[in-house]
Parts: sequence; structure tokens; C-alpha cells
Amino acid sequence: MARKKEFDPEERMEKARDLFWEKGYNATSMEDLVQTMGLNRGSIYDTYGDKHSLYLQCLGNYAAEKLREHKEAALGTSPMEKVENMILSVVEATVNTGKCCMAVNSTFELATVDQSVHSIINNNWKDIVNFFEQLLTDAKKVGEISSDKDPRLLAEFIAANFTGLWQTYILSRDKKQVEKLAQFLIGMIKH
Amino acid sequence: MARKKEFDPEERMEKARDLFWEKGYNATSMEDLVQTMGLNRGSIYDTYGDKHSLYLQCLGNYAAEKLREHKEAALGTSPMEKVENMILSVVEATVNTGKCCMAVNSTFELATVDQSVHSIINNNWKDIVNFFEQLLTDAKKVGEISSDKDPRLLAEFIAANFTGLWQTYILSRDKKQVEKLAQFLIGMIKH
DNA sequence: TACTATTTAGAACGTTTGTTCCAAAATATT
DNA sequence: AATATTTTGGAACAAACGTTCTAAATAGTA
Repeated sequence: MARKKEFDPEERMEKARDLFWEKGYNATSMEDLVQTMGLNRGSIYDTYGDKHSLYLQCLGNYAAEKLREHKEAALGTSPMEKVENMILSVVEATVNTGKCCMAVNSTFELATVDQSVHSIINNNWKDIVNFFEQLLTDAKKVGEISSDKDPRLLAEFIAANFTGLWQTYILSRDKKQVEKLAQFLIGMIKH
Repeated sequence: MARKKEFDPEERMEKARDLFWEKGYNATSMEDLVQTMGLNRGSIYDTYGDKHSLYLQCLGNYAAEKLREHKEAALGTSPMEKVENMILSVVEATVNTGKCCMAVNSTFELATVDQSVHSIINNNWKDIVNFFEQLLTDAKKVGEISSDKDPRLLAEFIAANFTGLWQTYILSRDKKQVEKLAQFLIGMIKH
């Protein structure tokens, strides 16, 4: 009947996502997006809706991918080994790409004033904490952590520490420094 | 010879600071500032320079005040008691005002792309970590923490955890939750 | 009281913002 | 090959942006 889209909507959204990730929401203009996505203004509005709607889709896409990456990083023969590898994987990704977590950036730029953003990030956060909790419950069962530990609290503590690691990396830009802090965290949760 | 300023520049800057603190840099317009500061555009430009310059002054003001507050909160008969009170004071201020740290907001919105902002925040961060390090060194001397602990690393760990606490508060908006995490942190650094 | 330096209020500036619209180009189906 | 439907590029829009400017008001000095 008619023409088909000449671009892959998912692929172009990821270009937008990377730009939002780098510059933040408010500092990214529609003109920036047109240039970076390589799409016409009309095509963007037609495919994704307005700027805010596009941002929410980018953030949702990021959150889903991040959760997947966390789970993929959970390698190891024991639960605690999995937890440890997840932490090391976050540090590695951060220093390799030089970028922090888009959801955390978004938390501090928008989550206090934008309910939709808050909801996406909060759900993603809960998913990650839940995953940690599961692993730590397993770790408790097999005796890798002592029986007086609360897996839920420990999970929340680890997740909160990710944000601390990112903040530290932004300020220090020092790979060794962040790795040292991560190792310290790992030591703390083990004992 | 001529008229004197009819307003207190410091006092009006604090109004601007609170607005930037609440909305972030990019989401705050010059019109917003005119309304909130109760000053004419010309007076703002004449007194503080342009928007970016005003922001830097607000951030510097915030950082100085925050450091002072941290030191004021360091009450107690022993070094570790002081550390503990500093942590509790941050939590209390957060849940009471409902606001997080302006410097941390700024870290994630601007520090990666704005060198001046980065510099102000980084120096403030170092000041705070140095203060913690001093207290923890004292704590080590009097045997409040074990001799195998590294005061510098522990200080960085505590400071990083503040950011985690703020992130947690933004997402959960749950006073109890943040207090629980803070108590957990205190327990961790004691043992 | 007259003078003068400065502040004041707000109009006005040229950009940039996010968004909409339209004519031309394009392609899967008939 | 003709048709129908959708995309495309870019012009056009009003509103908001950060900034500058001007004229009137003001108050300390002479």
C-alpha cells in the first residue's frame, strides 16, 4: 500500500537515549535530537511523540537494558560470587565507558518534579534490589553470609552504594579510586 | 554621591540558591529568578553577572554553608560519636526539609560538562572527606575503630554513602527507610 | 537646593526553544 | 504502469529564552 519506515525506530531511539544520557533532559534540544538521530523533526514526532514522551521511552529502554546487564553479570558458582561480580561489572562498565547510570542522573535532575520519570526509575530500582535480595537470601542459606544479616537491607545498601560509586567517579575520574571503594564495599558486605 | 543598594545581595542570592537547589540549573529560567529574588533583571546582571555566574556563586555559598553545618553537627565526647552524629544530622536535614544535597544534584546535572561546577563541588567534597578522615584518624588512635582500618578509605566510603542515602530518599520518600540505611551504615563502619 | 552617580523598572533585543504544517518524494499493492 | 498511502525534508510558528538597553526615580554630596 504505502512506504515503509526507512529507519529502525529502536535503533534511532538508542541514539536519542545516548544523547539524553550524556547531556541530560533539559540540556538536550530538539535540534540536537534531529542531528543525532539523523531523522526529520516530523518523523520524530510521528514515531515517538513529543520530547518528553521520547525521553520516557529512552529511559524505559535504558532501565530494561540495565536490568538485563545486571543479571548477565551475575556469574559465579556461589550466590556471593554472583553479587561480587555484579558490583565489579558496574565499576568496569563505568570506567570503560566514562558514563554513569542514566537512571541516577535522571533521579537527581528530574525524579523530584516528574512523576513519570520517578515511576520508571523507582520500578527499575526495585527490580535491581529484588534481584540482589534473592541472591543474598541464597547466600544466607548456604552460609556465605551470617544468619543475623537482613538480605533486604543488605540489598538496598549495595544498590545505594552504586550511586555513591558513580558520584565518586564523576568527581575523581579515577579508576583506581572507584575500584578501591568497590573492593571495600565487597569486603564490608562479606563480614 | 549616589544611591545605595536597596537590597542585601547575600540574602537575595540565597533565594536564588534555593530555587536552583529545587529546580536545577537548566530548568530555572531568568524570569523565575526575577520573580523569586524580587529583583529587576538589570539589578541581577549588575550585581551577580549572568545566569551561569550567579549559579556558581549560589553553589559556592551552598558548599561553604554545608561544610559549616557538617562541622557543627560533629558533636560528641568521642571521635566516633561525632562521625555518627554527622551521619544522623544529614539524614535528619534531608527528611525534615525534603531536599537533597544541592551539590549532589549539581554533580549529576552539570559536573560532567561544566568544569567550574566540577571544581566547586570537588573541592567541597574533598573538604568533607578530609574532615571525616581527621575524625577517623582520631578514632583509630583512641581505639574506637580497629588498627587495620584505613581512615582515608573509610572517610571516602561514608561520603559516598551520603549520595546513596539521598538517592534512596528521592525514590522511596520514606523517612524510616533512610534512617534504617543510615543505622546500617553506622553499624558497618563501627565493626 | 542643585547636582550627580547609581539603582530601578520594564521595554526591547535577537536566539533558541518545542511543535506543527505542507508540498514533494517514495514504494507496496493493484 | 497507475494508484494510494505514508514518509520525508524543511519552512513556519508562537512562545520562552538569556541578555541588553533606556529612561525615570532615588539619595548622598556640595
